[in-house]
Amino acid sequence: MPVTMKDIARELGVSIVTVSKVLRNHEDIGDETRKRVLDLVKELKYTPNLAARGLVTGRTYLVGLVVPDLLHPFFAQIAKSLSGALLKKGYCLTISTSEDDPDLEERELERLLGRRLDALVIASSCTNPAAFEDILKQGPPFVLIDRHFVSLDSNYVGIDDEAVGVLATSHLIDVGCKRIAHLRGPENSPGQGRLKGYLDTLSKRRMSASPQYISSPRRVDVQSRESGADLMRQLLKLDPPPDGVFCYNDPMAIGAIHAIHEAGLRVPEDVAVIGSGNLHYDSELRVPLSSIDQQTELIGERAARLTLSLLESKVRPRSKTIILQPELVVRASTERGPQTK
Amino acid sequence: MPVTMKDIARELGVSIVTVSKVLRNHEDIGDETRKRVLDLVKELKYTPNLAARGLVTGRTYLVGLVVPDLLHPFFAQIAKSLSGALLKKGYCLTISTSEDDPDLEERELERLLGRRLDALVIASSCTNPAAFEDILKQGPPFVLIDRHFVSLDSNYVGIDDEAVGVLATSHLIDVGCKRIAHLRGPENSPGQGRLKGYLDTLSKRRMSASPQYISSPRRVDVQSRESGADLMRQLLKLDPPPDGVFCYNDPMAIGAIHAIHEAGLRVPEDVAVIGSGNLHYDSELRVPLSSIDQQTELIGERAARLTLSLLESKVRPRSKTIILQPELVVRASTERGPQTK
DNA sequence: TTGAAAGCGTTACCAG
DNA sequence: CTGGTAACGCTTTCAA
Repeated sequence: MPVTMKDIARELGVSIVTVSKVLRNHEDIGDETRKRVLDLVKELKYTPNLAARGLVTGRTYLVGLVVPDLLHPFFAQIAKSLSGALLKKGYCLTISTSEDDPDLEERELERLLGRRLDALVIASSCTNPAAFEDILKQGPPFVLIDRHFVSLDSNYVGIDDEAVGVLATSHLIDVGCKRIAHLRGPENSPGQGRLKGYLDTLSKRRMSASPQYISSPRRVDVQSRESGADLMRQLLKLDPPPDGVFCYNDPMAIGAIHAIHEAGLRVPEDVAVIGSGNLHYDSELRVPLSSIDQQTELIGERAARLTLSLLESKVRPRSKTIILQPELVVRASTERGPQTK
Repeated sequence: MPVTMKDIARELGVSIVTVSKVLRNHEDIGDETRKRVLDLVKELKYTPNLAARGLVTGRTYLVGLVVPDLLHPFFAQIAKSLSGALLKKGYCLTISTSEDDPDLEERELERLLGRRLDALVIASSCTNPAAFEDILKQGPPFVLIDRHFVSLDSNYVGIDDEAVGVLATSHLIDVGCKRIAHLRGPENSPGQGRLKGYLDTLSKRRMSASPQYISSPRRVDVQSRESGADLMRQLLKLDPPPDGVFCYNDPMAIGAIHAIHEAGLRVPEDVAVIGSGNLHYDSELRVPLSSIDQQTELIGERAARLTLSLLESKVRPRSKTIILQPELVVRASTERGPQTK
């Protein structure tokens, strides 16, 4: 059994309250007593029971994070930034993965509510925000990241997904691609935003967006690479096949490149490929991958800052939306040298 | 304010105890009452306060995980497996990162002890187990992963690090390398074990282990790639330079390959390179990387199973050590075709 | 089948 | 400066 304040108090012949005050640096305790308490605390290696404290103060110093997949470097980075920032302020982070399954996610959220978290950060796998309405009412303040819901007014930190689509598609046009395909993402805000950026850019630049050039995977965040390869194989059967591909994420792009090589074609000469995410190993790939940087680290940092502001404010502040701008990173997979007509 | 059992009880005109019993499926409650309670619970979306429950039952249903770096796919995988397995049994996982800093780690551990976790899983950054002695006494049962301490009898799940060194070094010898270098890891059990496997294999095969061929990075788990490149550059200045390199981990190997190319040499013709970890993108690299598979998923799974057994046993069971066997995965970075003399 | 009382480890409030 | 008392939300024990 761990040491409690009661043990300390009994041993020293003082009251529990006195011990409690010393531990929280209350002013009104005599130096002598304070020292005696502190010494014994150290000797017995006493650590306050945070659950008990939380029960009376109403604060648990626990923050929850729900992501689809910790193996995905994007979410791992978020988890890392968030964890680092919160730890510094004395909060613990508890992490759940939803495996991109809305049902699992909802059950996780319920479990987390039982913990009476002080705040919640979610990259939701849900396609509609019904589950969040409940949280909004009963649960702690929360921050959405990466994915959001247009119909739900909430705190949100993410990237400008339309800009991602615009940057990628414009770049492919700039390097001379004529038939640009899109391996699209899921039916959530990033998937839809990037698709919109792609479509808008094509029409603005007076290029046709043939529906057969837009390809949807069954599952995206898990097994992206396999989906990318599969979808690309289909696209290459078309006549004419695309000469440029914008992929929803980098793993899909890696899969696509794999399929292109498999078909005996070259990247970028026959087909230029660009992804999104700018993973840290993109530059070391067989064909170094052009990508759209998603400012992952910054998203984590901002999410952490926003979460801390929620934690520290007395009232529930107005929802805040932070949209970061993506950046084009050009590597070999789209470097076609002089414009080929 | 969240709904409490008191609210339910008052509303229904029953006692709190009755509500409590219904929620925990106690037998001795009338069907009528049970139904009324259950209905209201659902209507009010009541969720039990786990902290309060934990205070009286002594179990928090919280498990802690401490890893050096969540961005490292190895630890991300562990976190994912562990989280998945524990969640299924009703436990939450709280994750801390130590950034490979023993001081930070110790502070984290103390904070976690305050949470009165039911169990703890640690990939420790400490070089001596002093901090763990305290936990052993006061804290919850714990499982070490990846790194362990010879002087500390504890639960442990990891790979046979000597075998990693043996497999990698033997393979380099088998493909005809004559001067085999080792970019070694840190001063913990994996670093030392792999070094030992390397040295033992060389002497067994009657090859000399020149000290200058053994290179130590300053920091390993962070910035492995940069260290790998730096160390390799030094090695290439030697006369004669090595013609085979066994790297502590895959990112270091990627950095090493980078440096080799930079020097105008070829992989594997001039220098064969093998890493360890078998990261999921190894096959898509510029030079697909030979590696030693570390059974990451299995480690996570076994760690989860061992942790659950600790959680479910009444008494503290005898320490258990689980050592998994690594496997050689050959790719282009060591494929030299017919033996070159 | 139900509930009253005690207690888990802590803090808030107020009296001495 | 110090400490008694009540309370946080829940479970356990035992009596009705």
